[in-house]
Amino acid sequence: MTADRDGSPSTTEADGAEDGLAEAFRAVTRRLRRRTGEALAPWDVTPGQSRALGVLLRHGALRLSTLAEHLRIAPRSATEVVDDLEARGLVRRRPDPADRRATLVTPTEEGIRAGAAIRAARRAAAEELFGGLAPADREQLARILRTLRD
Amino acid sequence: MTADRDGSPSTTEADGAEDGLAEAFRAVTRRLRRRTGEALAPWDVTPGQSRALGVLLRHGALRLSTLAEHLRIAPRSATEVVDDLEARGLVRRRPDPADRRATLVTPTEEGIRAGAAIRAARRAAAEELFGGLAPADREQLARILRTLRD
DNA sequence: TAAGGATGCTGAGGTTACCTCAACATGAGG
DNA sequence: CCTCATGTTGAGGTAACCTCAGCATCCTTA
Repeated sequence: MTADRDGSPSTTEADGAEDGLAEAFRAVTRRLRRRTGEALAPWDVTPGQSRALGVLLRHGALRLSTLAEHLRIAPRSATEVVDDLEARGLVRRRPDPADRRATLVTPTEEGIRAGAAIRAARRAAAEELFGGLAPADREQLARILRTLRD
Repeated sequence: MTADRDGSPSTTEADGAEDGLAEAFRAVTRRLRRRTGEALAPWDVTPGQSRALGVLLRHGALRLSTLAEHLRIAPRSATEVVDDLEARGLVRRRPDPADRRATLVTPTEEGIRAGAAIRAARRAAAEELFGGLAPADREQLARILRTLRD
């Protein structure tokens, strides 16, 4: 682990709150990301790894290339993510019985446990942020976000 | 320029819309980022560079170290950003008359023009996304975001 | 049924945007 | 004047991506 631009109560007040919706949006996103990051820290998986694990939990066994598609990264990069996950014992590689060129990636028992825990932590982090909202506001927000997402 | 994970209508449907507020939030953020990125493309500045330029437009002349604080990056990294900006002729370095160790960074004429244009483009991109909202919804959203930001 | 081309994975090596550490020039307090 | 703190930058590192090529394997088609 290198790098650590701490983000403590810094000298200057965070900068860049003046634009309007977009800025506010970004600010909240930062908050959400930070909280999520903290929640995930105990597992010491990179965001990329946790995304991959999430996809695998949802889909079961996937080819490397398919996993790459889900993650929207190059197949070569998926190889790397899977290498790491495998080194941590969270997934296993095995030959695809249907095509001997291909490799299937499946979460191990531990991978499943970790994945579930991570999912929960992520959810908790979100709840921590959105929990303060009045129920009516939550609904409003959900509705508006849905609109924006199209 | 290398890399380009295109993001075209991909084989699998984008993945990861199931969680609730947090997911929706992230989805909208992605949209916002994408639109903003496209809007900024004509200027061919990295997000980092454009952020730096923004700070400089707001604050005028800054020391490298102060700029780094605003950007929340290490001073050494600010040196790099400024190197690039200077190479593009958008900022200039000059010795701080008050402290001969320090360097002041100021936007050039062209930097000011570019910065303003970028700001406008960014605003337009946001408007493109939020423009579809009913005025009442915009207000609701703005209010709720403010709450979330604290 | 042998080509010839497409597909799946990974080694090798690159890029970007950060980082740390140490050197060097200056400032400031005793 | 000396010591210590501060501002910038050279040198070199890391993480997470990428492309390109090579090799094994499939699939089609003559």
